[in-house]
Order: sequence, then C-alpha cells, then structure tokens
Amino acid sequence: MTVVTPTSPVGQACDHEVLAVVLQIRSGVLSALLWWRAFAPDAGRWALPGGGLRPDESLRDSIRRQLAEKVDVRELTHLEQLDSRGEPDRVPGRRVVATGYLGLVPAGADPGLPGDTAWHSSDRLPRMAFDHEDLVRAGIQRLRSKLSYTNLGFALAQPGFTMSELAGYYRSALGHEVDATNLQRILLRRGQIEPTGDTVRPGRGGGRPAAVYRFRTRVLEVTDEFAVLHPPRRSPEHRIPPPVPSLSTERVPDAGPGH
Amino acid sequence: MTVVTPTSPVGQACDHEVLAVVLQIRSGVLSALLWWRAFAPDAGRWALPGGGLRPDESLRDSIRRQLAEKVDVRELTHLEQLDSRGEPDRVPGRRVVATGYLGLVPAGADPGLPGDTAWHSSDRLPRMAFDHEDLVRAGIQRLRSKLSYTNLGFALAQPGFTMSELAGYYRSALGHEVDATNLQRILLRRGQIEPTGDTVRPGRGGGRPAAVYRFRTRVLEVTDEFAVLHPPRRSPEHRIPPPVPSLSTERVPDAGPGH
DNA sequence: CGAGGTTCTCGACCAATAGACGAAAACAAT
DNA sequence: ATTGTTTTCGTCTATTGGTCGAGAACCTCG
Repeated sequence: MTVVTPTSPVGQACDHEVLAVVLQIRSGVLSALLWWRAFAPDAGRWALPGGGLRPDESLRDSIRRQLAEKVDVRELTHLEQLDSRGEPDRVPGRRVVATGYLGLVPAGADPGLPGDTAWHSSDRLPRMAFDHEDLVRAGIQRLRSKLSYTNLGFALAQPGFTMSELAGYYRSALGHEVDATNLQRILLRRGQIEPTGDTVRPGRGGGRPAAVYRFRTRVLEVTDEFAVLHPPRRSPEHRIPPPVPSLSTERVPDAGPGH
Repeated sequence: MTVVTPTSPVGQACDHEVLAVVLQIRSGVLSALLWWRAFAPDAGRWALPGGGLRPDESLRDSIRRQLAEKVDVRELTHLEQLDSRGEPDRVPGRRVVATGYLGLVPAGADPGLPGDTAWHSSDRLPRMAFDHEDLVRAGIQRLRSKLSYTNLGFALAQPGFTMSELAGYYRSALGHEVDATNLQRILLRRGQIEPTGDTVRPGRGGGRPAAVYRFRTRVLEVTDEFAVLHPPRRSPEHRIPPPVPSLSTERVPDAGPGH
C-alpha cells in the first residue's frame, strides 16, 4: 500500500468480445444455442454466439447486434449480463476480454437458424471452444436461481399459457418436479400472473379445459417480499436514521476537495 | 438474420479498466471507499479505486493489484464481480470498458489510506466521476440481497463477534431493524455460524456477557434451501429424466460437426 | 346418451420458516 | 441486596408453500 499518483482512468488497449448464452425450453428440454466453429482456433468445437465489440456500441447493443446474425432477436424475451472473463490465456493468441450475457427465448418459438447453428440439450453439451461451456453453466445457474425470486418465468413462456404448460417449463429449467397447483398459488399471490379469462380446448382424451394465464409484466422484477431478514412488519418506519449528523467524510484528504 | 461467416473471436481493440466498490460498516454506517480526482477529466469529483487492465493479468488479479494501492488488501474479506459497463460515452475521450467489483472490509478494521482517499457514508454520497455512483448503488444492492440468501455476513464481521454486534452490521447494511434473536436463530439453523465458547465481558453498566460466535466458513456460500419452488420433499428422486433418448442436437448443421 | 377416463381447478390440511415478545439469566453499579 | 442493563431462551403466531383429495369440465367409446 503506497501513496498513489492519481491515475488516468484509461486502461491498456485490449480486445473485447461479447458472448451470449441463449436458452430455450425445446420440447421439454432446456437447450442452448451454439454454433460450430469451422476454423482455428478451436475448430470443430461448438461456441457461443457473439463477437468483437465495435467502438461505437455499448455492450448490450453489441450482443443484440451479433445475436441478430443467429436468431430473430424479436424472439428474445430477456437479456441480462452474466459475467466477464479476462484471463490472459482464455483464448490462444491475442488477449481478449469477454462479457457474457444470458438470453432467453420463449418455449414454442422456433426461429430460423443459420446452417452452422443448432440447439443443444443443456445436460448433454458437446465439446465447446475456449471457456464457453463454463459460461453456459453459469447461465443455467442464473436462470434457475432467478426463477425462484423474480418473475423471470415470463421469458420462458409466450404471453398466453396454461398452468400445466408453465409448470412444465419450470420443471425443465429447474430439473425437478414442479407442482402446477403450487406454482399457480405462488405466482398468483405474488401478483406475477393473472388469468386472461380464456380457456384452451383440451387435447384428445379429454380433460377439463385449462385456464389461460399471462404474466402481468414481461420485464424482470424481483419479488420484493422475497428477502429473508425482512424489515419488521409492525412499524413501517424502521428505517435506520443516520446515527450522527456529522460530516459524511471521516477523513478530509490532504490534496482534497476542500472547495 | 443472415448466414454468418464464422468470425474470429478477436474483438476490436479498446481500453479496459477495473473498478471496485469497497464497502465497510464504519461506526454503524455503511461506507464506500472513494478517492478524489485532482486532474481532468472529471477533476474535483470522487471516484472508485481501480485503473487500467494490464495485458498479463486477469480481471480479478488486476483489481486486487490496484486496490493494494488504496487499502491493505489483506483486510478484504470478499471480492466479487458486479457488472461491466461499455457505453461509448461513459468516459470522455477514449472508449473505455469498465468491469466493476464489489469488495468488503470487516467492521472494526481500519486500514491506513493514502491522502486522497477516504470513506464516505453510502447514503450521502458526494458528486462522483463518470458512472461511478451508479456502480456504488449496484454494489450496495448486491450486498443487501446477498445478506439474505448467502453467508455473506462473514465479510462484514471479524472472525469473532457477538450477536448484537452482528445484528448491528446487518442493520447498517440493510437499512432497517434486525432482531438479534431472530438473526441468531436463522444463522444457526442454516449452519452459517457457531459459538466459539468464549464470552465477552459486558461494558460499563452491566449486562449479561455475550457469547462469541464465528462464521463456519468465510467464503461465499448460498443457502441451498433458499429457493422457492423447492424440489418436492417426499421422493428424493424427482430428477427430470431426459424425456427422449434421441440425439441432443435437433438440427445437424450443414457445414456441421458430423465427424 | 350415459359410463368411464383424463385433465384441470379448488380447497383443506400440515410442516417449516421466521417475526414478535416476554421471561429469565448474568453481570455492573450503587 | 437492589436496581438497571444486556443477552439469551422459549413461546406464540402469521405466512409461506408442499401435499393431497374431491369435484369440475371435457373427451371417447359403446
């Protein structure tokens, strides 16, 4: 720890790429969108869609632009940043920092794909290039956690769905049984979903017609009551007051901001 | 959506910097470590510690190295990636992508600081440079959420603490009342803390001597039962079997991996 | 058209979690 | 010894969510 000379915020030049883990439930299987690398380095392996960052675009703009080459981006119902990786040897050759995103496509959508691109079951991933498999697993993990404490389910389903369909999506994404009755009660209580009033005709073999639901909002919201260590229920004013009305700065720097 | 020519994963050259939101509970106030910018751009504003990424270091190595200039890094009990920002205009002049980290220092530690560096109360932040204030708020939010569903409390306290002290840290970080009794029961049940057997002498004025506790592990762990939409309790084997033992790849690319 | 089968909906029951609160324990000061 | 303070422990209760069964609505087939 030494006294520092105020450094400029300008970093060293390096390459930057953005990657996307695009997930979709396809016929009951959580699947990831991958493309096949025909050329070195790591030719013959599967990779995440993405590519270099252009100087005039933000990270989010960049991944949207590059995803547009693989899949109809209008199908994308959610896109959030996952993680950035900067290990010097993560790709051979030049130093490349990567920022990974998680994208979701609702079940049922079937966007056309380029010839080198395909969906892969998430529990039987092929040999993947660089550190991309690690990012895929991070994306799956992120999806699983957020299904619990956010309304992220909206991104797995189209606007209209029955409770058994939705339970199936949750089942596929989480990897364990999900009871449609419980799911309905939970999401209704949280105010995440609401019935549209419509019902859907039963399939052959009969059955009671299923009510159609929709998510009330289709942008990410965290379930606010979803915190252990809640604020106390009784007094709505349990905010912590600033303990001492002194200066917010405990130490005034020598070469400091004293006007 | 067009057929894509397999692109090299090499992105365009740009600058990359790493920043850290370092938080600590200082005399009951959640505070952030900032340094004062004496030079342009944004001179006279407070900024996050950090700086340019060197070509031979990972993102995490880089932020540790640069933090070492501001604070004794041995005091850092936690360090995790927060977010990356790449808006072309986030800093004037050259294009700089920033990766933000969240660092935590346990209450009570008082590392020496360079002259231009100081702790600031998190609820009265000064005018900050660039988009740094936004990162600080993201860091605080991350801390608050993770206090609920992980053992991140270990990073706020030293290895030995009493329950009232720990409740005070949670109170300061969360911004609302936290009952020491409930906190004790919750953390004990989760297996996050354990009593050391020691007690601490009461202060002047008396009081029952407080038992000393410690976190069982001081690395981040998520509370595993902490998922709504639990797997069913009854049958431990509720894994979803692969629905159909077909090929994992639904579409075989034309220029594809067919050996 | 009725019987049986299927799927969905709804409500009741129950276990676990955690906020609220008061009583008891252990200590200091007088 | 009495009083006051802080911590600890146990109980009560509200809420959440998993389980289960009864009933509703529909199909198919005879």
